[in-house]
Amino acid sequence: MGAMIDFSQPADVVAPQLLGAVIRRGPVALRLTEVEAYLGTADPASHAYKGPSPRCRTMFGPPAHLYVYASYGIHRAGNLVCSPEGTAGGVLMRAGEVMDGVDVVRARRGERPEDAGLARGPGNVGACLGLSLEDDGAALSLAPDARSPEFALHAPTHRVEWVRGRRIGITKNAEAPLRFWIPGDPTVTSPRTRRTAVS
DNA sequence: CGTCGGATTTACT
DNA sequence: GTAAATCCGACGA
Repeated sequence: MGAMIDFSQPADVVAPQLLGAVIRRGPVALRLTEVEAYLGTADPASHAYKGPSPRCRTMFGPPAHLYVYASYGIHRAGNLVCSPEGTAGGVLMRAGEVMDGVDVVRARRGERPEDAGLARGPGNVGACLGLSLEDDGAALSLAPDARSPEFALHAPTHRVEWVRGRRIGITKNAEAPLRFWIPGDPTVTSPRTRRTAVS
């Protein structure tokens, strides 16, 4: 077991520590390979930039909880809330490797994508975990021995190499290097996949 | 109220 | 390369 992650720290401090961590919901376990930090009221790209609202209020709540939002009417993306209660912050789960529950994931995602693509992209991560808006505000259990918690997070057991760069899919404050990922990991959003859409 | 845009994904031309 | 899918909250009237 790695050291417990302190979610009361700012999102950009927590984010790299989440790489290699495993989030589990029921039968599905995802090893996080790509995340993005959103810095609350200090970050124009954050939903919390303009202060608390019905949508983003969870990010102002206690850390180590789940902030789920609806994207483009179709997708449900999940953040891990950071910073002390009263201060907003969150880490968006952008990609992961399915470690367990592939059968359940396949049932949710279909047969189309190859294994590496099952949890590539925030919407797909949400689909793998079966996220819904009902899960917004759910607590994240950091204790490995807790009895069947809804959501559990296991810190990485080894040190994980990571890099950082620009976030994806935003226009405001896009230059900030707040995207973190494990270089070379096949589950991470490929620059090639993105490059076509950019130009 | 009504309108608008998005921390996206996928499939088709 | 472009478009469709499709919903919820933010925001202005």
